[in-house]
Amino acid sequence: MPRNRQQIPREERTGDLLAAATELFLAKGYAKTTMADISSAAGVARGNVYWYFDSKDHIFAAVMNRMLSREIRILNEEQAGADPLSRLVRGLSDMRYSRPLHQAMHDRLPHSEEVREAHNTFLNWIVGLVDELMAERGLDNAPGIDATLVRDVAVAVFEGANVPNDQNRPAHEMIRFLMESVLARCAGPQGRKR
Amino acid sequence: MPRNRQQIPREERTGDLLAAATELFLAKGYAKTTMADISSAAGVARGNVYWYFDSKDHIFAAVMNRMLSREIRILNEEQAGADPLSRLVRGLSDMRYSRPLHQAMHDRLPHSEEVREAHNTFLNWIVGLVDELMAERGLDNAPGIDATLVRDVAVAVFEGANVPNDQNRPAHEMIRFLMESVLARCAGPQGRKR
DNA sequence: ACCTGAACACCGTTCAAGT
DNA sequence: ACCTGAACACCGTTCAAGT
Repeated sequence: MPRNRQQIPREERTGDLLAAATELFLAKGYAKTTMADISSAAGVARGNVYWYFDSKDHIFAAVMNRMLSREIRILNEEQAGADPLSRLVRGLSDMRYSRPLHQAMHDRLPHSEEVREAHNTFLNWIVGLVDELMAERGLDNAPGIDATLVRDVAVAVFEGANVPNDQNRPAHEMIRFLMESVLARCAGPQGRKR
Repeated sequence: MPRNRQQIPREERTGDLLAAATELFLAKGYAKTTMADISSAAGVARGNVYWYFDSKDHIFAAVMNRMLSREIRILNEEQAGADPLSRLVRGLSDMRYSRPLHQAMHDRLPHSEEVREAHNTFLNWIVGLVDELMAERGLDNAPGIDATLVRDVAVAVFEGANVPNDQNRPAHEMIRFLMESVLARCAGPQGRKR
C-alpha cells in the first residue's frame, strides 16, 4: 500500500480536516492551533493541508460557515413555528460555546476575504431575524423609530457579547433585553401603528 | 560622543517610544507594526525597546492607557458641568479614530495581563458614566429594571461598535439610542420613581 | 492527482558584547 | 545603566521530489 497515494475521496479528507480543525479551534483557540496540529490530527503531513485549503484563514472560514449552517438547520427543524425573537435568542444561546472563535474572526477580518464573508453570514442571519421581528410588530417603517439603527444596535450587542470580559453576560439575554426595550418604547409614546 | 551612552533621561526616551508606537499603531494597526518599526522610528536599535518595555503588549497597553487618560482629562476640562450621557457620547465620539486599536486589544486580551488591565480601564470608564446616569434618573434600583443588565448591554454596544463591519455606525449614536430607549421604557409603564 | 518533509520568510524576543 | 546587532524560536507557507 503506497503511502503517497490518495487513500480516501477528496470530500472525506476535507471533512476530516474540517472536523480536526473544529475540535482544535474550540479546544485551544484559533491562534494557538497550528497548522501542524491540524495536519497531524487528521493524519497527514504539514504541507498537505494546503492541497485542500489555501490558508489557515480559509480553513477557519470553512469551519465557521459549517457551524452556522448547522445551527440554522437545527433552528429550522426545532423552532419552525416560533416567533423571530425566540428563534434569535435560542440561536445565540446555542452559540455561546463558540464565542472565542467568533472573536477570533474579528482578528482575521482585515487579513482575509473569506473570513469577512463568513463573518457577514453571521451578521446577516441576525439582521434577518431582527427585520422579521420588526416587521411582525409593524415597526419596520414606523415614524418614531429608525429600523436601521435598531438593526445596527442589535448587531453591536451581539458582537460586543463575543468579547471576553469579566461579566460575561450571554448574548441572548442582552439581545432579549434590548429588543424588549425597543419594542416597549415603540408601543409607548408613539403608540402602536396598524 | 559615545553612541552607546544614555543621551537623554529615561522618561524622555520612554515618551519618544510611546509617541512613535502610538503613531505607528494608528497608521498601520497593531499587527502590522513591528518592534523594528517602533525602535527605528524612535532612533534606537531593535533590542533596546526591551530595556524600557517588557514586550510588545506592554508598550501597547501603555499606549492605550495614555490615550484614555488624555481623553478623560479633556472631558473633565471641556464637559465639566455636562450630564453623564453627553459626556459619554462625547467621549465615544472622540475615540472613533482609535477603534481599530481598541479592537486589537481584544486580540491580545488572552495573552497579556497588561492589555487586560488597560481594557478594563476603558470598560470601567463607561460603566461609571452609565451608573451615574442611572442614579441621576433615580433608576439605579428601580423595581422594573436591572441596572446591572443595562450596564452590560451598554458595554456590549461599545465593544460591538469597535468591530469593523460594513455599516460602521459610530458607538456614540448607538449608545445614545440604547440609553434613551431604556430610559423611555422605565419612564413608561413602571412609572417614574421618586 | 495527491502526498511528504525540508527549507524559507517573518517577526518577537534574547543575549553576549560593547561603552 | 544603557545600547547594539547577531542569533534564536515559532509558525504559516512554499516547493522540489516522490508515488
